Amino acid sequence: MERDIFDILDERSRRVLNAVVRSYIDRPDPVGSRFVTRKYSFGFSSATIRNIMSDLEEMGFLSQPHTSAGRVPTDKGYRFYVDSLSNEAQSEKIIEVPEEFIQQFSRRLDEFKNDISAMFSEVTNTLSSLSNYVSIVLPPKAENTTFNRIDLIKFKSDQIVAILLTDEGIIHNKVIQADPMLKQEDLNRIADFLNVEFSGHTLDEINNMLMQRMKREKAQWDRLISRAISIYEQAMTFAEGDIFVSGLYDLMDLPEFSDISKLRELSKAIKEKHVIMKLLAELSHSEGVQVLIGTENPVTELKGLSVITSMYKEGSRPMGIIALIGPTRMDYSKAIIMVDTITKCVSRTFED
Amino acid sequence: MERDIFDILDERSRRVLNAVVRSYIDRPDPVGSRFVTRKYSFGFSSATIRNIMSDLEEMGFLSQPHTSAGRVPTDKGYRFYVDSLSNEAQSEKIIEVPEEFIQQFSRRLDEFKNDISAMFSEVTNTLSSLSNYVSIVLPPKAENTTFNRIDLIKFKSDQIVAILLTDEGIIHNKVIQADPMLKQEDLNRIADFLNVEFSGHTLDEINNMLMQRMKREKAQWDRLISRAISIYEQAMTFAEGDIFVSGLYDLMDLPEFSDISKLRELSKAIKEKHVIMKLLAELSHSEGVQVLIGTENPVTELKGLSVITSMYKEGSRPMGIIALIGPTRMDYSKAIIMVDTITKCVSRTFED
DNA sequence: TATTAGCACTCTATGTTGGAGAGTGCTAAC
DNA sequence: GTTAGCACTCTCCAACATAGAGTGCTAATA
Repeated sequence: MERDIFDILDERSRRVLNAVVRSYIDRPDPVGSRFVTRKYSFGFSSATIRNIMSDLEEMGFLSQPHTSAGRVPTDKGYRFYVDSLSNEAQSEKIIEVPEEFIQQFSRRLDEFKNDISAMFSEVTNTLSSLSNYVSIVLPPKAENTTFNRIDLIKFKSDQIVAILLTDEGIIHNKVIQADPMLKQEDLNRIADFLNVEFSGHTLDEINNMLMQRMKREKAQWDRLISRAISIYEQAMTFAEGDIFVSGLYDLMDLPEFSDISKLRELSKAIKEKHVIMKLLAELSHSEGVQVLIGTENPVTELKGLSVITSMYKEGSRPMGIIALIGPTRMDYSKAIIMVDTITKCVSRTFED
Repeated sequence: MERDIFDILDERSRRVLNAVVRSYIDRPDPVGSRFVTRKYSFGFSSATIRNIMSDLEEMGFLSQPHTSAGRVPTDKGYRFYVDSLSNEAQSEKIIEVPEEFIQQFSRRLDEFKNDISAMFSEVTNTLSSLSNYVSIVLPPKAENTTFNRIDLIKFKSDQIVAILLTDEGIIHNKVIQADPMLKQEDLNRIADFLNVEFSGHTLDEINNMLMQRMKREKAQWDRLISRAISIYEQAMTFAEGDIFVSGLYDLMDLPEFSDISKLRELSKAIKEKHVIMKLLAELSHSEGVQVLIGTENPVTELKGLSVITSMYKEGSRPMGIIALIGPTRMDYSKAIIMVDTITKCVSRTFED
């Protein structure tokens, strides 16, 4: 499939296409044939370029806003550009991120090790201010984190505060209703029990295996333990974790958002967290940096935008997602590298 | 001072001024003399109204975008309108909020009693979607909340998780570094000590009085207690609480924001939380609903906007602030009542 | 056969012009 | 004190003209 595209276009067409895309990314004016010849010195006249561009349009890589305007890349055109980017990258002149930046940023993240949400805020802020696009971080899904311990504290007569610690240092707390008869000692016993049973397992395992087993065997256990199950289940129904977003306002400067309505849609989509979360989760099944361009995007609200995602991990276990959303006319080479670099820094931080 | 204004303007001028303001709030077109006579049937011809409006302009209540346009209220004009609103309110036809809404909203808030941030999100969302302006909630300042208990949990070898509960149901947690030699039992003793000493005091009192006293008397206490002080101090340095914001995007629909640059400034100001927080804190020293109109506003970023604030309380103790930010051409009567009502609902929720 | 120069054509962006309309301020009459 | 009448001002909008950029096509060229 990809090979096809590279076969259909000869060397020359490919260079012209990439030149048009690059130029358009640089400044959002339709690109004319004369401009291409002048700026990127091919050995051909504008008439020849004109023919090539006409062919590229017929093949769907470029389009004209109107007769006698220059050409603008289509989503397909951007797709070709992005694909050839990663080809180039493998072979030659990829932009290198200065090792110094990586060092410095990693050190910065280390400072936030004790406060994971502050760390994620730092990540989105950095990413959006470097790129001027919208950056999003999804924190690790609860199911992927490892149970460290739970504590139960009696709070007012009929309430319990449940505090769950994970190995990753993520703390969930929740006030739950409970039988007023339960004393702090009872709670301690319940917590001890859960800690012994669950320690070292991921929350996912706990939900799927352990809890099932315990429920089956419930009859054998005393009343306190059946309470433990109920309490744990209540404590575990936390609201879907917050997502970290930054940079929505930087988009306002881009000419494609002078309209505002796109921006509204995006902000709405972000507010409806689950839309974004689902998309990003699906996107990130595969390895490395993923790019979705314009209409490739399954979410209607984002059809006019491009999304770049990557997954950060602890060792080999996937944890969460880092994403960058911008106009289709996005500086892909820069954006991809930034997402990639930042993701690696975050992964590294989780490793030690 | 206020009396002055009411003295300067005779009954008729006041009525005309209020008519112009109301009309302009209704639709953002400069208001002409003819329009005033037709819409608000005074017993005078347009020529008379013209003279009055001319006087009002000279006095600074109205202004003309250009010769031969209608008139537009100045900030001073809005101020007069708002002041006469509250006068009216005391005497007669204030818009009543249906008791049913209050009941319903209060019940809704009760559902969130166990999750205070969810509750504040609900408040901002409701307020902004009712008003179509930006709503902001400042959560209770930490210093104003009452210590309920602290728990210290050993986590990894050199880290402690400190969990602080307040009577208001607000939970702070923080991972702090600590001497690896400290065992869980030691932590329990430290926590017990702090709980006995601090329980029932506000964090403010604790910082000011108790901690000072303890430090002075430190010599008399054993080593563990001096550790307790250090741990408590670390645990207490939490990041300034989040502020809850909603409705920035609804503003985009208003004609005065077609420009976008105002919106950018506002969003920047909100991002710089402390700017907003300081303003709101200062504003809300006094009782009831406060209104700042346009240039009355000390914060430059908000000079073109109006701010309405009110304070929610637990009994008589001030807790946090609810605010609404919109254009100077804001529907003050509606906005003031909404802020007032919602504030009362929140206060009520904290009371029981 | 591939490339290119030349040219007619198309479409946008910009500036100009000329009412129409809304509103004012002033004056003189009531 | 109030109002009718009128000249004046300013904006808004549509109609029109023009410059400029870019295209597609054709015929000449290497």
